[in-house]
Amino acid sequence: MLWSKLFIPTLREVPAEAEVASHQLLLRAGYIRQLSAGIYSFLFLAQRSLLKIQNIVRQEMDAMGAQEFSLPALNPAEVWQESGRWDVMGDNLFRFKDRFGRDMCLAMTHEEVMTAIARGELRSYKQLPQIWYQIQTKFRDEPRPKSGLLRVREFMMKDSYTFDMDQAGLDAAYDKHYKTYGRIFDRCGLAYTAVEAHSGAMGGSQSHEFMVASEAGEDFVARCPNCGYSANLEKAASVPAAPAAADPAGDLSPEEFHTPGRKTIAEVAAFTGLPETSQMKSLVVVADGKPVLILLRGDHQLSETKAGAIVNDPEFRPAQPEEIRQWFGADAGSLGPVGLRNMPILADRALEGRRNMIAGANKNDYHLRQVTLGEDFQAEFHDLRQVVAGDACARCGGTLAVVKCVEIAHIFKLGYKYSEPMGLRVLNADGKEVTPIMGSYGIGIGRILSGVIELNHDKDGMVLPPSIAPFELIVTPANNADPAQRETAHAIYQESLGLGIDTLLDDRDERPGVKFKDADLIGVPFRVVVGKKLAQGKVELVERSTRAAIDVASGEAARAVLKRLGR
RNA sequence: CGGGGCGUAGCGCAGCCUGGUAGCGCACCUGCCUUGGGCGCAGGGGGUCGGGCGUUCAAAUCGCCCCGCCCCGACCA
Repeated sequence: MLWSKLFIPTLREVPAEAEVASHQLLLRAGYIRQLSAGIYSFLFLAQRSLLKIQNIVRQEMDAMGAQEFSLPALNPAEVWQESGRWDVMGDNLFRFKDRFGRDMCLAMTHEEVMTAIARGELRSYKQLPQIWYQIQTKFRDEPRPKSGLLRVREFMMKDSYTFDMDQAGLDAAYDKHYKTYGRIFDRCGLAYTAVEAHSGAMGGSQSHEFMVASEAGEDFVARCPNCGYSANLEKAASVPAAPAAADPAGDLSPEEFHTPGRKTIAEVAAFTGLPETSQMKSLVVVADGKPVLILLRGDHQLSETKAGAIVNDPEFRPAQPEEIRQWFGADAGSLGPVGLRNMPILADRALEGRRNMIAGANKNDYHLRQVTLGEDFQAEFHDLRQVVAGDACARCGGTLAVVKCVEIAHIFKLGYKYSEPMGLRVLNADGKEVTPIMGSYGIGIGRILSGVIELNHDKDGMVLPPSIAPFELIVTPANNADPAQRETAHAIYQESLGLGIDTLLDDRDERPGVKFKDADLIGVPFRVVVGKKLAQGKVELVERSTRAAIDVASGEAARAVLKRLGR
């Protein structure tokens, strides 16, 4: 195509609202424009790139035997009420009424619609398994859209849904998706990590997220460079570092001591001269309206996700100061487990086997020393702490790193969460009615593009891989007013097109610097410059990623590019 | 929803404190010039100063209310 005829509104300056690299570059390179918070228009270049990503996804999904559907984004409330999500989703679901006053919503995913189709049509085990997918726009009324295309309210997503007779079938479908996703991201040139993810409060036996390391991300992943273990911090387990001081030996009894004004772990550590690891941290939370005491080692942090799962209330909250006073007879800063009768006590596993530690005395300005779990009080052990960088890997003992990531895909064993309440039943070989088991598997198409840009850019612009760049090659006559350069550039352009190379000819009447800057900005992987060396029959072939430039005979340029593309 | 910031030409910003009727750079249009990294010269077009109400002889500027956008937090199948 000819640049002079295209709408590619590149910007010299960064719009003030863009903070992360991918957002800035998508705006500057003329890929996207914002309409409203979390709502973007995809202009010509973005659309080309997104179509290429979609096609890669489509090819790989088809290759695993999945069937593409196109489903309504506009949903009646009924199906969401049947699944229970009408109430669960809260304000995240876009809701409205139609002209007859019927409740409607814009679908944020399509479990309900897919299940509604399945229950109407699937009758027999002979029809299973099924893998159905769609690549469509979904809607979520995000409380805080941000970071360009990374967190938006309207977005393109590939979602697939599997229906199987049994767990083994689901496991196979899940595994297929896991492998297919790896191929998709490899083809998109996206460096990703598959991590174990928290499967959520509502069932779901297994879940993986596909993550891309980026400072623009919102998730944290614990990763072991030694054995490859990686998990979302919400779920990650580790072996904590050993306590900084050995516990006092012996069968000692708790002993109260005065700690005037010392409330925090750090203050008590400074006061006693003993490290934070010698203390038990007491946190009071309210789950399902009832108090629970959670104990952690002094230097550890509570994982709210883990705790939410264990207390069986993901919405649990810290106790209010008045509640604490009522239950403990003391204020936060002097709380402890000894003598506590009116609530369950949960202790993190890092406290297992410890002896004679320091804890609050449940009396303001007093602590206890020589407190031993199992002797001076009883507690249930659970994994409650959040992993921190530097912890030892639970599998191999290596040192864990914590990396900020963007989630680009999520695969999920749903179980019977939708098929059961929505009444999906088929007959098995024995003629008995059974409920199929489901999985769901999403990929954020826009996040792939953003993720690739986050990972592949320099000060001049995007560095896109050929597989998803809007064009594979740009042909730039340095001086378009020079007939020889212009004609040669056209010839190379035509030849490239003939070879099946996705080519853009920059035929604009601009100075070379402008054209080079724009080409760099929009991230086209290869550039052929027709310039002064044309007098010697040479043109220049430049690779965007490395900036390596070589001279080739003008008649060889198109084929040289084809070879670089590996075709 | 809590906290903070910002809304002045397509983009980036100044002007606001101390009220007197809007300016700079880039972009855009015309002409000349130039052609290997956002070139130069000359001329020109473009603004409900986010919106409403109020104070005032006079409001981009002061006050009140509202709206929008961004950031932090909360939230996030």
